[in-house]
Amino acid sequence: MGLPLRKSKVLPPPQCPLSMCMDLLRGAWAPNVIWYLRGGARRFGELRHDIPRISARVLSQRLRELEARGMIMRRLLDTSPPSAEYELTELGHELLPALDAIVKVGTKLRHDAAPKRRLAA
Amino acid sequence: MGLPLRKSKVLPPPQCPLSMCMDLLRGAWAPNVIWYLRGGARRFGELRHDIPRISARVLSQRLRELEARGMIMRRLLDTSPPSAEYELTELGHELLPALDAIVKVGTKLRHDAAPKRRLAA
DNA sequence: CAGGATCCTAATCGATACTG
DNA sequence: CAGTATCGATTAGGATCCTG
Repeated sequence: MGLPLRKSKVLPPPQCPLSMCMDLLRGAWAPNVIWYLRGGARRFGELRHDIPRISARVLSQRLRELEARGMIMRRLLDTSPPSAEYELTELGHELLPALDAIVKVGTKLRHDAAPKRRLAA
Repeated sequence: MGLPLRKSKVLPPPQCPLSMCMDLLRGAWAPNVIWYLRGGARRFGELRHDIPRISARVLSQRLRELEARGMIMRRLLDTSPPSAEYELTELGHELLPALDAIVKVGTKLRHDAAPKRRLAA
């Protein structure tokens, strides 16, 4: 017989907001997309240029996901050839403090403790 | 010929701290592990109980990862049967503000916009 | 109780080619 | 330019069994 389980000292996040928000940031690229939209509206091709190693397919997927969840707005421009522009919604702007907090921790991480994988930016 | 690319108004996060920190929180369970360690040291079995749907294998993986990157400390207890306890390091505590910011956004998300997947808590 | 070994499924991503 | 379709590689995760 081992030790008895102690009661947790922290409450589970009600209705799982932690997971709900992490779902938004899931994947290698979603945080970068949001990061580069903080400066204002940005076209598809501009985002591809901002985030060089993202593929068109994944960028398209992330943009549609973020749009479906009300984080960004898509605007079709009446140009030739046609182009599209994406912009953070009011709700989407609320992600920025979270992103800032994450970046702030990131700057304190020791580089030698980083994983040996591709970086996402 | 379409529109010219506009210069991005935001700087890329230097040395990619955004991705470095997101790597720590990547996956469905790492944020939950950190969340439940904020109340103090916690044993392996207690964490399994805190996070009911995590498997022992994945919990073990996440704990080893977080330990390798200096976010948590592992302590072997001299009990019978032997048990192990995990605790946030000083560096690990710096993740908490980021987690709080994420949760804060999560509480504002519309539930109907959530994905149709398993929740991670 | 803690956690490694094995096997398998599902999700994510990159590359390439193609459409309106 | 702004995407979509298809394919294959990588990875996270679950289930089960097993050991100290």
